[in-house]
Amino acid sequence: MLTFLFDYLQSIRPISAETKADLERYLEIIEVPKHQVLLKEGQISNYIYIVIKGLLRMYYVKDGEDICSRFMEEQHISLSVGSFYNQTPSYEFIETLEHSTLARISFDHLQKLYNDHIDYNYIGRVITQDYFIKSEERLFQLRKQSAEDRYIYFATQNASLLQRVPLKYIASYLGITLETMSRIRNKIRKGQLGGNR
Amino acid sequence: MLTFLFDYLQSIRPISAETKADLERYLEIIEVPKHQVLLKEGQISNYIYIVIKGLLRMYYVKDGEDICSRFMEEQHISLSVGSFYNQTPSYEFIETLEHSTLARISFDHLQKLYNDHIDYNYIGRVITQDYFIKSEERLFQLRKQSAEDRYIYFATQNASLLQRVPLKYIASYLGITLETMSRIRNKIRKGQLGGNR
DNA sequence: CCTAAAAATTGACATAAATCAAATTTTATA
DNA sequence: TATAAAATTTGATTTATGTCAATTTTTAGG
Repeated sequence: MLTFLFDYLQSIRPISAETKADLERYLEIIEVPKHQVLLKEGQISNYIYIVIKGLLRMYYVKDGEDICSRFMEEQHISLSVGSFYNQTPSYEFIETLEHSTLARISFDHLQKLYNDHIDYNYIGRVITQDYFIKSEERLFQLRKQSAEDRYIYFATQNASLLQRVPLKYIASYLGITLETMSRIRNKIRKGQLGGNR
Repeated sequence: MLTFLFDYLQSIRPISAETKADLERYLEIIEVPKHQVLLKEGQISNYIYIVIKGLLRMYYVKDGEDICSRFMEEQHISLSVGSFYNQTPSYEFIETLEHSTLARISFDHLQKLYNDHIDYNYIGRVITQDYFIKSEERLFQLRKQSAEDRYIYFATQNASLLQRVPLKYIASYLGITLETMSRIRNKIRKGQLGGNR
């Protein structure tokens, strides 16, 4: 079940048997039904989740509405970055959008792993770098583009999410209203897409 | 000159004498005049810069205009994240806004440091985490807030940058036009700030 | 399959912020 | 310290997107 995970870690750097043994000991597999909240605003995030099967979304609430910050599909890692690493209250929620199978590791266990197995820091560093890169890319995508550009980019890059995720969540992820997005979709359907630029 | 840097690194985890010696060997101090470009779009970023004295900005060009992605003051680290870590062409520029004293380390040397001194990965991981957290925070700040909110937040959090950086750069950093920002500033001056929410 | 609830679309109108153009203030340097 | 260049402000107008309200379509449970 976790083969893909260990393959991925091995591809970054070979893992010693002891490190692997501890990691296996610490990883916990959980089954979570649809629409279950894994982390609430105000809580200190205690786990990193790895999506084995299913789909998660992260969001925060602003003026009574929720704004999606990210979706996590299979083989992706989910955590409220600031809350988990700094062990401070989270401003975001994590919830399942589908029935999901997840692997999780607690903050304490991960710290123990980093302290007991110094070589695991190499892997941890590279994974953190990769997610950091994604975060910067998202920052880049989100800025200075029209609602239409952002929708088209998302739709082409995330065809599967477009099917799996309710549009209202995608709209808030893109920072536009559901209505505006609906109009963009309509325009695209009619083949009038972006004849401007 | 680099005391603050080593103090910072030591505060994360004690550094062995050998690691420190190599790090010192690899770090290079450079003096760069105002308005000098350190990295151009399309180039593969080869250095991480640490600002000892001075000020840098990162930006990218969109439709002929430049959009600032970040400012780096003293004691901050600057790199084009994706380009440096993946050794791919950069979409952004880095330039000095003031005459600056910088420490830099090349990609190859940093890799060598990570490979030769496994303990340094602990420090690298924590620093990467910290910058990752900042990136996520910026993502959070940038979204779903009015131009006025974003300006006020920036102005309160970055009083010193407001003095050091031309307003046009700040406007593009905040994703608003210079004109709109000027109107916001005017409104604030007249004490009419945010009586709405 | 039927039906209620949820999701998505459509319409009319409002508004924040962009754009274009000009004027004014500040800054650098001859 | 005069003067050109750069930075900032102000004004008039346009536009993209939001808001509110209603309708249609899709989904899921009985």
